[in-house]
Amino acid sequence: MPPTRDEVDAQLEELGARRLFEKVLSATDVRGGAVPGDRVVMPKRNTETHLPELESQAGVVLDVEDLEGQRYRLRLTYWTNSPSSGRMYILEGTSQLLQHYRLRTGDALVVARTGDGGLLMAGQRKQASRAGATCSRADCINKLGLALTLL
DNA sequence: TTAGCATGCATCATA
DNA sequence: ATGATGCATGCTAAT
Repeated sequence: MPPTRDEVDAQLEELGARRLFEKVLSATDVRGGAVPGDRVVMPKRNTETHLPELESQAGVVLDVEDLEGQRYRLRLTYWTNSPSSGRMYILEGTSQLLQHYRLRTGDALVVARTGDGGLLMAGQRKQASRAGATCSRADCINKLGLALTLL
């Protein structure tokens, strides 16, 4: 079971990393093609502001580590989509990372920057939706506390 | 209406 | 046949 948001944040703080953004996984992100979850569609805004700029469609190779120090070699590229959108960003080679955290549709991929400037990515458990949310007593109290601090 | 993205799908490679 | 790759299509939320 993937770590909760709070658990991820705690780990990040321990490692001296700062959270950049996260991507909620869609069905196609998780079951891409034959290789499950090998390519993830990345949000355009966050990708362009936080990740290295892409000169060409060849993309860039990203050296990434997870919360356990495991290393992955991922490739960031883009597709040119018909007029509506200029670019659509794709992260390739993610299947191992997704499997490591047992990520399913609705869970999220967290992107962070480590203290020494490296990239860190981690899995994060799906946030319970408010409507008909069934959560444990402890979780509900926890969420209430979080909501209050956000006010 | 448009931008952004989930997903479908045509095409090419591999075996 | 099966899988990989890149583009097209259409839905939805923000403008």
